[in-house]
Amino acid sequence: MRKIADSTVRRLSLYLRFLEDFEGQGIATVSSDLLATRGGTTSAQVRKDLSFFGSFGKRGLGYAVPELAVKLRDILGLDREYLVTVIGAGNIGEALVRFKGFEKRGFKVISIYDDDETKIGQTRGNLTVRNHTLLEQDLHDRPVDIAIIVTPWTAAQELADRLVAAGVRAILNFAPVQLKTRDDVLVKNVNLALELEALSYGLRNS
Amino acid sequence: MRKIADSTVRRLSLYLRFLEDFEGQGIATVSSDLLATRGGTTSAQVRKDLSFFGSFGKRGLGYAVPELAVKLRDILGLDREYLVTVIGAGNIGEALVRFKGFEKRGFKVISIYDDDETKIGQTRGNLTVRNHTLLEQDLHDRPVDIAIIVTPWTAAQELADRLVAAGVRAILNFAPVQLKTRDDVLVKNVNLALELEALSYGLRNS
DNA sequence: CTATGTGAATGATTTCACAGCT
DNA sequence: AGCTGTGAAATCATTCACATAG
Repeated sequence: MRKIADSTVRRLSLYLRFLEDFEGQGIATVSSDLLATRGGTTSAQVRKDLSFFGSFGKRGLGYAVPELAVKLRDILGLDREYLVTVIGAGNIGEALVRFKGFEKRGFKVISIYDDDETKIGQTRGNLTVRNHTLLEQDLHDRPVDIAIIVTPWTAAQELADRLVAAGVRAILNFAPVQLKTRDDVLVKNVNLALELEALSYGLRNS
Repeated sequence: MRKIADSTVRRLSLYLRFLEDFEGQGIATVSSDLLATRGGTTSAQVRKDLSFFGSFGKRGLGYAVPELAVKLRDILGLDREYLVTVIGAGNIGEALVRFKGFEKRGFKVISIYDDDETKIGQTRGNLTVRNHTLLEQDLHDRPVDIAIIVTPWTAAQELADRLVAAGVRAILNFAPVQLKTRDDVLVKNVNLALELEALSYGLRNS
């Protein structure tokens, strides 16, 4: 399959959100223009994004809301549940475990790990923090689809290596390091301080 | 000033991190190649990114670590402290208040608000959750530079409007809506579920 | 001989504009 | 008439490659 830009994939996720919203309101069809307005983009962009995957609309009419939603879920691989583990039981790890937004979208967090003796055994949301030494055994017994790394940056690379060795093929990395992995492993980075720094740059230069 | 791509600004933040790290290790000079390796990019990219702002290196030698760090802090506007408020005292709001990574980079979270009676008055980190009705008065008494919105999406736009009316010029938005604001207001979006969906897309198509 | 700084070339993404259905 | 689907054009970002300085 043709390589699709990350920006396109992210917009598709957004469109899906909007469609689900429209669906909830009983709206039957939408135009590319409506999706564009809602998503802060242009109708041409919406149509182009969709056109990489097929022709889902009706000329003169627009897109049937439920059908397009099904198509997008299919494209994005959201027609199944994903098991997720969180590595690191600090503030953000805890927030992610409790975060309702993941489960609502089919991402089920099933475990959380830490190496801090004082945290192991504590409760985070409805999970108990497990000793990181159990990682390999646990992943062997019950593989996960995605690991979220929320550790100090010094620990992140080693944990990534262990996760990959244990079969994990997708990592969401909150640690401020560039993880080096085999290139069949997907890594996305989230860096919260970086977002604020981008705002800081914007404030200074406006 | 020439419009700089967001991707460039974000890389500059990364380079600064690496420089601070090198500085801590007492390394005096770095090459674009070293910064590139560390940041998962190319040396040409590093040099191009820097060249938008000036010539900071010495040919044949590289960049003086502390000098370049100072330059980058200046470019990014990180030579001062920013006051930040968090709107929404749920899981993520709490994590952000407690998150050490912000303060370490000069972003000081001074307040957190919610509209939920049961949360108001509770402690989050070392802050007390305040009633959102106090927002205008508080911002008048002590303006903030950046507001972080971590509310349900249904409340986000209205709060953004109130924040902007109260003088806030930069918003980091975790709610899954496209906020509509005056165009002198900076908005960056973070959408955690979206990150996982991008991984989901990648897993399905690999 | 090493590594920067930068135009020029390439590649990627977005926007345009219009033919083609409904 | 209205709105999609899509090549072609325009814009934007990255990579190349080399003259230049230490």
